[in-house]
Amino acid sequence: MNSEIILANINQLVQINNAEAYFLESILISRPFRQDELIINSGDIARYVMFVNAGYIMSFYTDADGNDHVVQFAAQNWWSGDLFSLSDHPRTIYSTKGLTEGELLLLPRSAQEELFSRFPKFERYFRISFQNSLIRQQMRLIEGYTLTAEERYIKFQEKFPTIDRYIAQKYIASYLGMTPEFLSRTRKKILSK
Amino acid sequence: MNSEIILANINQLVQINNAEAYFLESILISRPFRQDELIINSGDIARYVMFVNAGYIMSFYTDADGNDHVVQFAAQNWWSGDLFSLSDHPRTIYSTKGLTEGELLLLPRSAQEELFSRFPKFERYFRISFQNSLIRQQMRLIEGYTLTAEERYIKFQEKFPTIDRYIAQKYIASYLGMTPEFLSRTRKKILSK
DNA sequence: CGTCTATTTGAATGTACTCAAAAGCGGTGG
DNA sequence: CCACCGCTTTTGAGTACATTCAAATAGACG
Repeated sequence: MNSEIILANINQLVQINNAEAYFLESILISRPFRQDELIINSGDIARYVMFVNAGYIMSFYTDADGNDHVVQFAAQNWWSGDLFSLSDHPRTIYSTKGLTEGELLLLPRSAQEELFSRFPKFERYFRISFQNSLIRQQMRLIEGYTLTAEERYIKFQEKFPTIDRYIAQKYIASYLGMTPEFLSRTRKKILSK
Repeated sequence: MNSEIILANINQLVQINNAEAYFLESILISRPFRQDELIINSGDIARYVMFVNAGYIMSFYTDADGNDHVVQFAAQNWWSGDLFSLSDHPRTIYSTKGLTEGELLLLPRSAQEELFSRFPKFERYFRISFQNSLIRQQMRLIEGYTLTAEERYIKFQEKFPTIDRYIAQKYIASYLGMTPEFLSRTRKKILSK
């Protein structure tokens, strides 16, 4: 398995030695995926946290009215996975879909306990990771309340300048909390400037 | 110092022994606050993470146009504090204000490192705490995009049924991402049902 | 009682949504 | 190779949700 990317990612936050790297590699599972493949379906038992080793994926959830809401896009070098189900609830509320072909590295929930207790450094790594995610999430929340749809789209473009090659516009609209029709109009308006 | 509440809170996620409890107590600082007191001003150096031992506080940030946005209300038994400044940035972007009189327990940033390395159990505690916060934050994000202002206010009331005794309506409006005028109309509409 | 701020009410406006229809686009099969 | 299908995107018209600005009312505090 090619674990260069994930090891480099971890090493940015904590320094891990060979024994630690080796143990991590021993519990990771490679999971290739194809474009448009439904990798995880909501209601599945959440057995893994996922690291994107190559390609693009997205997570979304389906509300009571049957509408999908995109929660996250994840590119190479990102973690994904339903934290909700990883704490109390055994089943995911989110689905995960491949946007391109690519590869996930799966960290089994069943091995997490041993990983953390044998090597507390990984616990630290995830503590810092969650902390960083929380910061980003908090910013996104404020932006969602504060900015107009147009401003949110412009920010999105700055953050993910190339991702729209892989993603249908309606998913971007969903991620940004607006209708596809309105995103279409918004794009037209921006282009005409 | 009365550290019953914080110890009980921690014990819900990890089992700590006397030595661990004792060390934690030795680094916590009591910080009473009064109603309307500005406890932390944005731009201050973020030296502490705060635990609410009694009373209510709120965190807010002031945008480029000078408008305040309420980010969080915290009641007894909640953590607060600017995570952003606790990672890379030394200065807070949020301000914190007392909504009632009360007491904070401050965990100094300078002691965090020692706490975590001597007792990894606390690192675990914060890992799980951040994870849980992230879940809640993610839900709030989706709700912010999906629900109408009226629905958000109803959810807020269910979640904090008594808090409006302590908080000016304009702060609730800010937290929920709407204008005070519109919240006023919304409340009237709900009452007339 | 007067002052200061928060809340309410009113009217006009803007932002974003809904529903419906047309246009575009990629794939499949004849 | 082209015609058709299914799906996404665009365009249009009408509507609803929420904001802005302004003024009136209510409440808290000295």
